[in-house]
Amino acid sequence: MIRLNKMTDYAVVMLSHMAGDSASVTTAVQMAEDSGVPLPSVSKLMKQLSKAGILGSHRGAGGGYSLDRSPGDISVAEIVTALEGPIALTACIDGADTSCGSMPQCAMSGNWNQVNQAIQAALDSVSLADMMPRPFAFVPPSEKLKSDIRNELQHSDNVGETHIESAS
Amino acid sequence: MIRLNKMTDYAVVMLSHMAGDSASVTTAVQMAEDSGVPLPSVSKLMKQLSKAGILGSHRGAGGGYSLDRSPGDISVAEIVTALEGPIALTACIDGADTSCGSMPQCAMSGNWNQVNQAIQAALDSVSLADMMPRPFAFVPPSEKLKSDIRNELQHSDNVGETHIESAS
DNA sequence: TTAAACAGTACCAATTTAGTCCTGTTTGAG
DNA sequence: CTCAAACAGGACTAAATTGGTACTGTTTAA
Repeated sequence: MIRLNKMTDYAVVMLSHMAGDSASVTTAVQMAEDSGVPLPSVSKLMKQLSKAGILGSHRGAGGGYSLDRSPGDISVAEIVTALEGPIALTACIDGADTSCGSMPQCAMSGNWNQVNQAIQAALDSVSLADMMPRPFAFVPPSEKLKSDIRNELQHSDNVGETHIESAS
Repeated sequence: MIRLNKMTDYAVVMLSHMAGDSASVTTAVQMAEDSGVPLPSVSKLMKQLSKAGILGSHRGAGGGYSLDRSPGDISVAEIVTALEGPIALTACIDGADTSCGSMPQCAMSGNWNQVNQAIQAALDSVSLADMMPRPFAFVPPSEKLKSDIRNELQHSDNVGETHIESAS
């Protein structure tokens, strides 16, 4: 399982919340309360998001963070990149010399790049708006959603295993 | 940066090596020497790969592991899945109740699924053969492969650049 | 002036990952 | 038949990463 940081997940939840809420500015404290994410993490995340230009920040009393851009204009790729750096699957890119010297074949890892670009495209094609729970639809049942997801996941699980299970 | 386990990277290197080498069976020890990957890790990896049906195993003296399938028939997705489980970006699937109860908005995370599927498609469309350092140089797969991926993503963005190495 | 709020940095704890070790089990070869 | 080569499987340890904490600025509206 290729894991995204929990932080990134938090961020999407938070941004989604801000996009759905009409309040123009939200303080970190408010957000922590709303989302259940621990305040320090919220704080850290919002700082990063603001630094990346995804959120606007307003200091001083009565300040907070604001989502000035349109949710449809913010791609998941941008969020991920803001929090986790460039999107890539291995460490063997960008001339990272870490421990690669010991493995001559490592040059081959460059081919991961194809995959990386495809993933970039994937994250690029989904916007924050897409991640939001339909603004109009009143769908509370998380149960249905989950089974839905599981369903879709299994549907695409056809990796064509040969399964040579050694009879022991 | 979305990180793939180092193990998976190792695995691709190893499999690639086996695909390129004509030897029918390779022992873990041999592989460790060839690849520079620590023996225990090689051993663990090959066990997993054999269990997943990607490698064949032959016990006893003179035994070892063999790559019986064609490299073009083994997708990166299959390798990743064998080593890291189902391809997905968050933990918020499969009814994982972990800490999700505290966050009502978490149901929304289901939308990650779009992204997950795109990533699955990306990994699906690249085979072990594509990851090999051209054994027989007359295979320039990049173009076909990319349009393939783009196709599956059904969102032809500007990713189609013939831009393989992103080193700066 | 003051307090609310962001900005930045250093730090700790918990989880995860990579790697080690050891004890079977199978099996070809002598 | 015996032996050693090689896989199978599990428990364990060490290191790296991540998530969370704490604290000390800086800005600014009231």
